[in-house]
Amino acid sequence: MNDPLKQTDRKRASIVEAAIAEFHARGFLATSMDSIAARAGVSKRTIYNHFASKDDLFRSISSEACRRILDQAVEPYREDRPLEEQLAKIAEQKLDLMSAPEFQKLVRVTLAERVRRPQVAADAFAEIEKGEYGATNWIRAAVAHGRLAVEDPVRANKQFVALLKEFAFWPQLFGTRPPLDASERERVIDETVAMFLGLYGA
Amino acid sequence: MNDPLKQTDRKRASIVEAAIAEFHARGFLATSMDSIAARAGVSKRTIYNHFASKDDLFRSISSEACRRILDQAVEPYREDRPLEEQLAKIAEQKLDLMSAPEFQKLVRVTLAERVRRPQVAADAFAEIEKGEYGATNWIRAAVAHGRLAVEDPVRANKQFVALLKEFAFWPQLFGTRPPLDASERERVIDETVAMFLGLYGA
DNA sequence: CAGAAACTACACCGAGTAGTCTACTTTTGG
DNA sequence: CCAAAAGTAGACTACTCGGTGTAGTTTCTG
Repeated sequence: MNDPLKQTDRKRASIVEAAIAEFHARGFLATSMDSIAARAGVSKRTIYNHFASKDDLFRSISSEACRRILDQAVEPYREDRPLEEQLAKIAEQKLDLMSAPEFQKLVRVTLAERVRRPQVAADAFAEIEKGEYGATNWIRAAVAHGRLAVEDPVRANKQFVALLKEFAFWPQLFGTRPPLDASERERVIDETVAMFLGLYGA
Repeated sequence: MNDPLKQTDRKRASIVEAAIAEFHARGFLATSMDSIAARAGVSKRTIYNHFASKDDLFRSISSEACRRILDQAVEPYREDRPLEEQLAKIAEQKLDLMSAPEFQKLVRVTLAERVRRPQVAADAFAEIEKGEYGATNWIRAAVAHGRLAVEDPVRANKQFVALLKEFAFWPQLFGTRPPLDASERERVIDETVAMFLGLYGA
């Protein structure tokens, strides 16, 4: 009627949404198609009209959620700005992504499956990693500009991210710890930037 | 007969071993008690003579495997040795633990379950973390001795470990990447120590 | 408004599984 | 050596779940 979307699309969207929620709450195996159908307010048969199988549904939501999240643009290198400031900005962006509930949900779901069946969630995971290590180009530019002494930019980027993840990602992902508050966040950023420049700063 | 262990103990041990292998290969839910029994060369009924339920079995092997692994002694601080040398030694010990197949197996198993039922694997995971961050005392001693400037030893220890894990733990755990070879290992250790001392060295 | 396309409820199938029971055999230890 | 303790095979129950088939209803579209 006055809906912008047809019923089919609405149904499909609600299936996807329900599936994400259920997979996240219970894991892939423990989630039944019936429960997804119930949560989506949809007949089980309708799910099978949209997706060939439970596996197909899982793969679809994995890559869909990935695409939805990893649109994060990478900050370009600027010659006229101090490194500290630019690195802090990059760290903030990465922290934002890491602590986004949607991102955490996605990682949890795919990670759990990855342990059990490495190849199924592999595609989605590759996308996640790509987004995570996207600041290599910034490092390369800073090296070219003579302000950083980095032999292996990919490695350096990993080190940078590792220092952030240890405090803002893994504990929240596997534990019950809450996301960082503002002061902790600032401290993590400062120390990470300091450590990074301590080793690589020109 | 000439066996040092009674049959009961041998059976129990083979059940535990089989359960670890099966849980690791397939995950908790996908593993059937029948398959554990088959792998252990034991009747299913015998499993239920030793363990009350599948959950009970899982909890038992989790904490048992934890105990078996986390006997790693922490290197004590030595006033007469350079920090680089001592930190490198600590890093090596941590890398040894991280890349031990038994340790990886344990983490995989508990991690996968953790997503589904946070409280069940929580105990085991807490033990793992305790072992991971055991070098805080070394840092405190070095600070007391005036050779490090660290405000928060726990935090510093986490940073140190994070730099190791990013290369020697997470990739192997979730990906298909092989353990570090000797030269990569050395490089990771050197850079980690350098970064650490770059920020905290007196 | 009419036919096509999508959705629905619901019964159903087959496969798999946790856990129990039983009648029997093996191991253990005094 | 012999009873008690432990282990065994495998049938069995009760249940869950992925996926299909159907007959009828709703929604879209020309």
